[in-house]
Amino acid sequence: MDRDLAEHSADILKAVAHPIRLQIIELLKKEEMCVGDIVHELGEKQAITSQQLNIMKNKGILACRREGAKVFYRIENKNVIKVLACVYDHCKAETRSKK
Amino acid sequence: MDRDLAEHSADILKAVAHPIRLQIIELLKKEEMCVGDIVHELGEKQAITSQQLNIMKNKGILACRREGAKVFYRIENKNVIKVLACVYDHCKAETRSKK
DNA sequence: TTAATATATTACTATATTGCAATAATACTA
DNA sequence: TAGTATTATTGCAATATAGTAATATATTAA
Repeated sequence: MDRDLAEHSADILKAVAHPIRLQIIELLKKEEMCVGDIVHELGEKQAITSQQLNIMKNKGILACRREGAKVFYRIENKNVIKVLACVYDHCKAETRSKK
Repeated sequence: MDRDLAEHSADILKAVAHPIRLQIIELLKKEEMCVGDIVHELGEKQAITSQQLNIMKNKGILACRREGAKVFYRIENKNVIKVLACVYDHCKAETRSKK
């Protein structure tokens, strides 16, 4: 594997490798949501949520549109959904085997 | 998604989200390898490589066995291969669309 | 036992990330 | 325009991660 691909892939992975960010992606899988609703769903503080959204927007994972005072975020990179499905499968399998 | 799954998944993702670690996994996809050969293939320093191997071993991604003076590492968690395949697909698609 | 090879660990510095509080900016509404 | 709701940004302290050099450990061979 070439170094550039490794760097770039690591970058994408880091961009989602955070509990709050994963939960945000999970929420947005169904439909776009505004920041306030995401904050409410997660029970996290507004500033933190906004920061995590921004991180993912910068990496091209999310995109957003403003509608009046609200900003709606959506998943821009549908591929991350597949990636995360693999991760969750893995984690669930691991949990089962530990019983 | 429950918080525990998010925490655990983020942990796994963080464990692979590093260029050297990705390259190690890529090497081990084909076959198990000893540390020296991995160091040689990657052109990284011995200490760094050993550290990265250890990180992934602790997270259950890799496993190893000693054979004399050498230690052979292998992928313990075959699922990460699928996860990374998704990531690479994504990165390649992205590269193409930027052309 | 000594030397050489292979791998792991430690201590340290530098850098990055996280979470927080406060505040700024934006866009509605009265 | 003033006030309010919504979202973004900034500055900071705490923590985590990365990279390095030096050293330790384990195994084999002489």
